[in-house]
Amino acid sequence: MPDPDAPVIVWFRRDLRLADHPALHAAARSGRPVIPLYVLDETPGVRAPGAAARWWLDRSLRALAGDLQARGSQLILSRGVAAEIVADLAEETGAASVVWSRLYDGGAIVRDTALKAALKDSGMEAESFNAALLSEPWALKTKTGGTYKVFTPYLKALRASIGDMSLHDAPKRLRAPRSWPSSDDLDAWALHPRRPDWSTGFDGTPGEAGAQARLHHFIDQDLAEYARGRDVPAGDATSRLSAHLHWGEIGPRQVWRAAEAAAHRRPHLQASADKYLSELSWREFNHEILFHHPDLATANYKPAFDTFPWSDTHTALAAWKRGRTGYPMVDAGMRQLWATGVMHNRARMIAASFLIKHLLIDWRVGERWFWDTLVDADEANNPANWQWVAGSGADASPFFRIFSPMGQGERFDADGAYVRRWVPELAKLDARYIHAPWTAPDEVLARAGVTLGQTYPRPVVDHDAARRRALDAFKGLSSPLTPP
DNA sequence: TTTTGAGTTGTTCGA
DNA sequence: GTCGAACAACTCAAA
Repeated sequence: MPDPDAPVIVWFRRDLRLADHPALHAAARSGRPVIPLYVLDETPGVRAPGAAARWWLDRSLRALAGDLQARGSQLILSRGVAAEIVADLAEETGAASVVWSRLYDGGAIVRDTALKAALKDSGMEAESFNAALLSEPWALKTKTGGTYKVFTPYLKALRASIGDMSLHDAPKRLRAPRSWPSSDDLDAWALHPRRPDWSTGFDGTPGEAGAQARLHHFIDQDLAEYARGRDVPAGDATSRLSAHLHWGEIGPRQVWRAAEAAAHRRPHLQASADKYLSELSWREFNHEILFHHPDLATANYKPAFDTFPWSDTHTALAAWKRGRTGYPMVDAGMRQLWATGVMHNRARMIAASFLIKHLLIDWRVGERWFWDTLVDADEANNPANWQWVAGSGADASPFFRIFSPMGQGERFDADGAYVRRWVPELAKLDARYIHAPWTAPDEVLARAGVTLGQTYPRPVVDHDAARRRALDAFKGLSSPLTPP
């Protein structure tokens, strides 16, 4: 007879919430004691979060621990090779089953598949659930049975697949086990930076409550202007839900439902809501791509790019990382990233395009920098978006699309507010010159207190020359149909 | 099977 | 100042 008091372990990973959490719901409904577990995983082959992401994780875990405590439960923390820790804890507590929410990066899939088999071998139940996606990455197929490689038809299929959106509420109370297993002290993990603490300018409110608040603020305040406002880095009418979604503090089904409901209540929001849901669907598309290409972060999706002659100019790379390229839009974005752990989407495209096309530096170098510095760095979105900019990705930007930092600045930061905020040494410069300070007359620069090459760098590369160089380099790529 | 139309986010040049 | 074409050629999805 199975022991009705044998607990269920809910292994939390990137699903740090209580509502719309099918695994937790199933555990609570079983009537068994529930042991919530988080493992700081050290499994080889599983990509560890970067420094900025660890800052977010620290706070999110504190929030989750508090939310669990309010339900009579306790978050158990452990560090090491996850499969060993989970299996050991299951044995120690006499658990009847282990449940979790599925992840879709290659390392996690290998780890979880092996663990599930091992648990079942030792007579336990193990079940995984979908909490992270609207649609499983294997679910949508083209009419000929293939996986989607172009976004627009993918979106069409995704929208057609969306049916019932009823979601589980957070459990009100979780049954505690007779005794709690021991837990690490979160402080001892030192996820929060010290000496120096570079996180003082970070914002965002990690945790489920913060995610809900952000969603409702976005729907109420910014959705109406989303279609236009999302492209203006200084105004920022974006949802800013990316980190919450990455850590699973909110699920895409909750977001989808809220946007649809808002458009239903106020029909004039429909166009903006559709635009937003299409952006949310890129997250789904990127996960589909990652699932079918586990090496997305290290290998060109389009192999034709394998022969691209990347440059390895360290000084230019250092200038890019530090926001000292001499191109104000690029520098503003990179400094916002460094200071806050976030970069506006428009600035990400400009900065990424600059690294790849102006400096001809391998997109993987940029991907790794973003991985370490973004609080929302995601196994699917980060490499997929870098490959999209590079032109090596799925449904990617064509190679001749080379962002002009000046043109983008004039279009999306006309008054220079974004540059003034993040590149304060240019704050007093007339808007006419703020995106190209080297074109300003000497007396204008002097009046603004700018000395090029001293207070603010001269451009690390000439835009026109870099553009021509990039077009030439891309032209040299062998066509996939050309015999070697 | 073959064909057809389409494909997130741009820039520059020349009429 | 505005506007269309060129920037290249390919792959994908569906008919």
